[in-house]
Amino acid sequence: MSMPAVTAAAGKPTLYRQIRKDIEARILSGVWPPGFRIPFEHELVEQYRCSRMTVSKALSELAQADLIERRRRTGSFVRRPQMLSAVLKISDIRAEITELGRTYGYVMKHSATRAANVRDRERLGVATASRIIAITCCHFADSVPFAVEDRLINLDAVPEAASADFKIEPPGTWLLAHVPWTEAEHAISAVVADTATAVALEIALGAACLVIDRHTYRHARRGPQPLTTVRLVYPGDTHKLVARFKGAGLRTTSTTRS
Amino acid sequence: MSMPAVTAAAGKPTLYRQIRKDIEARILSGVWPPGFRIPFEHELVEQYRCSRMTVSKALSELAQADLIERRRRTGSFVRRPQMLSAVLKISDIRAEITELGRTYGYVMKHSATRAANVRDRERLGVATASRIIAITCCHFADSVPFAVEDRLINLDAVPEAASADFKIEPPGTWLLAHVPWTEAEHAISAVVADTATAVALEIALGAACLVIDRHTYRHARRGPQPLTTVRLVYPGDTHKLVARFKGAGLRTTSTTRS
DNA sequence: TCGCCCCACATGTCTAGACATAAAAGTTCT
DNA sequence: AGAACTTTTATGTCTAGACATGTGGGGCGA
Repeated sequence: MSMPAVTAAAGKPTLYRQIRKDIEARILSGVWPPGFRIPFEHELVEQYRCSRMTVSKALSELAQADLIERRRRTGSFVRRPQMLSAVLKISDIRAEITELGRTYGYVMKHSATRAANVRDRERLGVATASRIIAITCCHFADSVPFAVEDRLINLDAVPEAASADFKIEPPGTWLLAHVPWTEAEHAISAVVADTATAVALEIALGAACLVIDRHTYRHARRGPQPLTTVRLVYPGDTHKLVARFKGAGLRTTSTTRS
Repeated sequence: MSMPAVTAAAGKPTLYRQIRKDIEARILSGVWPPGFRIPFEHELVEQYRCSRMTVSKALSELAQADLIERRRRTGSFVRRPQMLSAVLKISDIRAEITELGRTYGYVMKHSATRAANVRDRERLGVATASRIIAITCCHFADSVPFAVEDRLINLDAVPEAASADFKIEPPGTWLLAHVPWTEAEHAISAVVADTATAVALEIALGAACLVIDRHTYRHARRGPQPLTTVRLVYPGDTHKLVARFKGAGLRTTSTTRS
């Protein structure tokens, strides 16, 4: 299993990038441990023989990436090893499957556009939703069941969804391409397959399944507005959710694989 | 369930921050959709009556946060809605539990410092590891089993670990505080509890469990060097892995909760 | 028409200053 | 000693320039 190419601070080797890379290397190698006070700007200016703006740009980027913390009067300090902040890039399922080089299949099992009932409002986390789309569908990789999806879309927040054709295009793919979001919440859990799930995924009753519950919001004038709520159920034994990431908090690759 | 406070682009309201916030708001609200060409620097210079460096700083930060893409000669463009990039902040288990206001308990079940065998090397993903520490332990929240942990530490890469006392301090906590890492990989999956797991977690045989396999690396001269490999098994029905995050790719909060 | 070169133009990097601001350290007064 | 003020200092923001670099498009030649 090969690790991704080293892209920590890529690009044309300019001076500020060089400064940034030098400092980054010393932090990541442990030469400058957490809490270490890195050289003052004026010292780096002297060392690299450049203007203060140049070292400032390098340090600002390191601060934005949470590698260092800058404090007035006292200097810049190496932050604690990144608090294990993992980037889980969950692109939409169609992309997951096609990126694995497998053939994507999609079947919409049920779709309804209707007035929201109490249970819908509870799932979406709103008190006032009027109309919603409820969809259940199934995703396949090379004709093998990959995941079942159960989704609600809040038509008050995403009226354009009414005119989308979810018999052809998976709702996740459509939403990702058309609706910008500002905030989301994932809950990952495990369940054993009930009868319906076992049938849909073609697995044994009682087999372990991985469940992702995702709520997506757009921040509006009056607080976060729920856009969509989805539950994805994967066969837990054959599929894994894989995330590969850098400590520095930049550029990441990942997939869901079997 | 309250959403986190809005902290998208906080701080003192300076001019470049204002410019950044204005643009960010238009992107996140959908006024400027993906692919939209945002005003040229010279237009923003005119609009805000400031120097080019100031708008450049604002745009550079937006580019670093992956909200826009900048291209020479053609301008800056709004990027596709962030490809669902979720930040999963998995801090160490002790922090998870204490942040929930519960009492943390820890029991080390087994620990051995020994020469690496073939199976150890395979788990770590190295061909040459000489000595390792193998630990199995259990984490409790209010005396209820929370997770079981099975870990290998590569002493070639982390020799300091030999002098740590893992009877008192959980290895994850110790490593997080002492060892900087550059790269890691998570695999999240689901399994049904076998006998040993069921006993340790005090759950039924055949119950669903959430499994996190984590490999942590430090980038050295000759490529990524494996530091530690850990498998965490949680009761899948009562525990969820929750991640809450912003689309913009900044500041995040999250916990594992019951 | 097709290919090639050159120019215009937006961003990328960098400079040498300036003033603002927060906070630590020192100084003075009680 | 402790409170209140002043100084020092490193970072934070900003300017008005400069030259570099990559790229799209127009013009020109074959």
